[in-house]
Amino acid sequence: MNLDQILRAAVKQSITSLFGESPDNFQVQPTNQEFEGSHTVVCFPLTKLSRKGPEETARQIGDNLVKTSGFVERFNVVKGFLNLVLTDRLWIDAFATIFSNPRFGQLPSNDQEIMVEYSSPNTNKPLHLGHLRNNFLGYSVAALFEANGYIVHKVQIINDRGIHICKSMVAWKKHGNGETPEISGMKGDHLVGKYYVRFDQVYKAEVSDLIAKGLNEKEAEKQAPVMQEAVEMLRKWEQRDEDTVSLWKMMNTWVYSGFNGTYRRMGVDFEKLYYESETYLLGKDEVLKGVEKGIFFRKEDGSVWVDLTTDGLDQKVLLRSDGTSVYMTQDIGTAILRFREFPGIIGQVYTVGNEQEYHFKVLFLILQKLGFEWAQRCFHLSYGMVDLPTGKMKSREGTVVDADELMQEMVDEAEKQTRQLGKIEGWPADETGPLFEMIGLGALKFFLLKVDPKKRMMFDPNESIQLQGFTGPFIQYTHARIRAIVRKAVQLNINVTIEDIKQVGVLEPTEREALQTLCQYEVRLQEAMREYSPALVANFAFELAKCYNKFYQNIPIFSEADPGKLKFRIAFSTVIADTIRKAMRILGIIVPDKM
RNA sequence: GGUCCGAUAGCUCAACUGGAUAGAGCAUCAGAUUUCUAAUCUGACGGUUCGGGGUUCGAUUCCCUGUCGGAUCACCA
Repeated sequence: MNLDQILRAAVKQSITSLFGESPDNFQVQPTNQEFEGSHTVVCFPLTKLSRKGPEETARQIGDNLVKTSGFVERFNVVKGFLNLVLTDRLWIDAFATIFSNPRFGQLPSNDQEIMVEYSSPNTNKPLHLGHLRNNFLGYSVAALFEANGYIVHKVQIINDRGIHICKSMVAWKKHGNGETPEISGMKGDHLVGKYYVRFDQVYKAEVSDLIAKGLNEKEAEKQAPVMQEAVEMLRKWEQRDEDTVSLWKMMNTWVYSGFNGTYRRMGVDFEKLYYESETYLLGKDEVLKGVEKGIFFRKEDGSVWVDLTTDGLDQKVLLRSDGTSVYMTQDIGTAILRFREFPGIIGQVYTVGNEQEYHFKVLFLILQKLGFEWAQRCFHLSYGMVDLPTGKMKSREGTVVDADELMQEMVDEAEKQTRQLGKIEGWPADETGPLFEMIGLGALKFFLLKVDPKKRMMFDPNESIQLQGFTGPFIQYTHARIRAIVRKAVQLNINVTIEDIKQVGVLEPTEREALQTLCQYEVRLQEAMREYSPALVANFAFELAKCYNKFYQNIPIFSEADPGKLKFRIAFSTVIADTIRKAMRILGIIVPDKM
């Protein structure tokens, strides 16, 4: 039992013995800074049980806790809020428990499996800022599930077919002159992206040409020769035309090697990759079965629809009148396929932008109608767009922020600032590179993860690069300083046992404060998981670092006379550094020992 | 037009799902400390929580309504 559970049990017992009835739910929350105490019981809802005023109710519970619990030292009542001051003994014991548990912050396995999908890019251009938010989120949520005892399967579906890649193929064929990543020295995904942009330029020129010749915009867009070539290319691909398929394979191979480089630097990985080219025909059978069962219906022209009007949504097409699949059909098929391939999973998390909320609402509803019980544990981890101070990102206008470039800029800036501070003088060259990488990417990840996923956010490159305040590097730096203390302790040959900790009698206020935060770790983790919110973990890590800084500022550890207290503080520092490391690990951020 | 999301300090974001005088960081100003790593710490300043109603002991949170911003409603993916 952790401290929160112990306390709740005691409060519940007090209420029951005082008022003869056990409360169905009551709130225990952290006490506000301005009042004395660490935990606050909100007593307003309990007045129904006690049949007394809130203050009197609070006083009675407080009295009872002091008498019976053995660890409530004193209390104060403000309005209906019962603020509890716990004994140092309890804090120290709680800390001893954490200290002796190397797996603190990692819940035991619950034998459940879950699938997390993220990234899922198109193969016609390199990854951009939006993908960074997606990847960091997905990766982090997966880590969150792992910390909570799940076995996680990380996957993505690569949208490797369709008109978008055909556009790049057409442009390359016409204007590429056989350019390859090897010849140009460009990363494969950037090279393919270059031809996607080229296509768009040619296309636009052709369209305005046609408009000048008197066509209206829609017709011009349809009749533009390059567009027709792209459509033709797609048709050939679907017919498995040999030349087209081999061109498609070659260019996709370039893209994949580019993506792999980007993923490696981002620090994300996948257990299994799905390819749309292999799954885009799936789902048709399931839809036809649904027609037989009367779940879907067929219109006169032969197209198949689902009617969701009773669920407050519209009608949605599932098979075209020519019998071919649409996006929804594929997703139905892919979802079912995944549950077949991973029979152990209880559900799926889809990390996809919020512009597809409607799509997933419909998808999950259809799966439910088809009778798949797991559909209610499919979750769309929806996230908002990333804006720039300059405005909306638009790929056609070239205002996208490229993922590779951005990562490099962050690392460069980390190097610049670190050198300016002169902290790495005398460091061997093979250690500085990885350090800049850790700091630059840590800053980027933290910035993108600290905001509530569902909210649209502003990414300010200038601000994100700041290494002060609510940022990754601030936490990394705090960690590095704590590790310096631990190193010194090792040098001095100070060993700490659990007995040493238990012998400590009194805590400094800053110690108690940091301990209080530390004890909340598991609670916060579970809450973060329920909310699919790395932001809560980021907040926790920041809070813990701030508490420690305060403690560190006020208390010189090694000048402490009492050797018992010295040992306690070293253990305390070790555990806090460890917990910071674990929290940051969930965000995919590495914390250095030195910086 | 229908549906869904958002609006909180000058800026970027919180607020544990209805709790106390709405909190952090940045920016601004004032101070401490020159260490166990100063990428630190302490203060001050800063708010009609978009407007208007309602629900109750109590509302940033729930309901209604209006304004603004965004997304979505394809035989596209």
